[in-house]
Amino acid sequence: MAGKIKKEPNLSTEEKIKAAARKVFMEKGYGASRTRDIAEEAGINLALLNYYFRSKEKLFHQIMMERVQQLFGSVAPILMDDSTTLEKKIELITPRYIDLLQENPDLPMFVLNEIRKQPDFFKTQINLQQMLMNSSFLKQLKALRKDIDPAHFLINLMGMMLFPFIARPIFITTGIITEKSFTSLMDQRRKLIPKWFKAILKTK
Amino acid sequence: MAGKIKKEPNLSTEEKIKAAARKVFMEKGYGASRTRDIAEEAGINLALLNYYFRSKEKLFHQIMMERVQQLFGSVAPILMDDSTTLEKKIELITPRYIDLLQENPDLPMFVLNEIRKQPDFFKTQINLQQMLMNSSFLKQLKALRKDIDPAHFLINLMGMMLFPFIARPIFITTGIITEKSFTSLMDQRRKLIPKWFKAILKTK
DNA sequence: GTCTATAACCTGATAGAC
DNA sequence: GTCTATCAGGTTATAGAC
Repeated sequence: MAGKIKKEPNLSTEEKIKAAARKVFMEKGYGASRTRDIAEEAGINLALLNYYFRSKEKLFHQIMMERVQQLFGSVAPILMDDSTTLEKKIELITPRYIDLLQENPDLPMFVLNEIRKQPDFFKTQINLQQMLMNSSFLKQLKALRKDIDPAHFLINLMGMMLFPFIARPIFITTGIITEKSFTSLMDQRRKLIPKWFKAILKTK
Repeated sequence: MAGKIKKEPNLSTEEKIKAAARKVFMEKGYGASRTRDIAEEAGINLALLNYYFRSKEKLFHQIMMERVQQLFGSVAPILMDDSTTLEKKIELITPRYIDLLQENPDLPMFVLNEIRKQPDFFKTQINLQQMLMNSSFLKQLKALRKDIDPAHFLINLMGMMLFPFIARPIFITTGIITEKSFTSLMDQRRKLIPKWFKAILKTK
C-alpha cells in the first residue's frame, strides 16, 4: 500500500535498534533505561538486541561515543584553525552550534549527565584536553587577555550557547518561556551571542 | 569510646534516611537509584525506609521538592525586592549563588535533569513563573533594554553562574580544568560575573 | 521502631526452535 | 536473523516476629 505510514522506514534491524536506543537512552539515561523498552521502540524482540550488540552496556557505549562526537566534534576544527581571527571563530561557531542544538535539544544534558555519572569510562575515551589546550582559539584568548584565565571565556561562550538548552525543561515546564518563544529566542541568539562575547572580552 | 568516628552523627532514623536518599538520588537520579542502596547508605534496613516514607516515589518527591527549593529559593527574595537597583541585585545574587553551588556542585544538574525526565510531576509543583514574571528584576531589565527580550539576560546570568557546575564533570574528567583550579575560577567569578553582566546589558 | 523473611514482579541475557 | 520460552538474579514493598 503506497499510503501506509510506517513508524520506521526501511532501516536495517541494526539501525532500528540504534535509533531506538538513542531515543530511550537520551530520555531516561543509562541506568533508568530498560533493554525491553529499546526493543519495543525498535519494533523487534529483546533477544535480537543482544544478538546484535551483545549487551546493554556495549550498545550504550556505542550510542554514547556517537553523541559525544556530535556534541563536541563539529566545533573542534573551527577552534583549531590558525587562519581565522578570534572574532571570526565566534561568528562561525555560534550559528552552527545553535542549529545543532535546536535539532537535538536534549543532547547536552544527556551527554554531560552521563559523563557525570560514569566518569571512569569517559576518562579513557575522551581526549578533548590536548586538542583544546593547543588550539588557536585558546592562544588568541591568552594573547588578548593576559589578566584573565581563558577558561572563563570558554565557559562563558559554551554557557551562552548550551545553557538555554540545559535549562529548557524548567523554562517550559514552569511556563516562564513557551516552546514557540524559546525557538525565537534561540534564533536571536545566533547574532546576539557574538556581540555579547566581544563585550565580555573587552570588559575592564 | 570518645574517639570513635561514626559515619552519621546522632540523627533521627528519618533524617538518616533522608540524608542517604539525597546522596543516592543526586548521584544516580531517580530511575537508577535503588532503595536498597539508600537503606544501606543510611545504615538501616530496607523495611524501615518503607515504614517512614511509604514508597521510593514518595521519598523522592520529598527530597526533590527540598532540592528545587534550595536551588531557586535563595535568590527569589532578591529578585523581588523593589528597593534595590538592578546592579545591586546582581552583586548580591552572584556571590551568594556561587557559594551555594560550591557547596552543592551537583545540585543544578540533578534538579534540571529530573525535571526534564518527569515534567508532569513538576508542572503541578513549581510556580516560579508568576513570581518571576512580576519581579522587580524583570521590570528593571525591561526598562533598561526595551529592544531585547529580558529572558535573554535571565538566561545569560543563570548560565554564567550555573553552567560551570553543570559542565564541571567534563572539564574535570578530560583534564581541561583541575579540581583545584576550578575552585579558584569560581572564586574569581563572584566578582567577574557582575562586571560581565553589566557589559552585556549595555551592548549595542 | 526495627528486624528477617518473603511475596510479586522486573530485568539482562541466553538456549533452542524455525 | 528472528522468534518464544526461560533462567538467574535483582527490585519494590509488605507481613509478621520482636
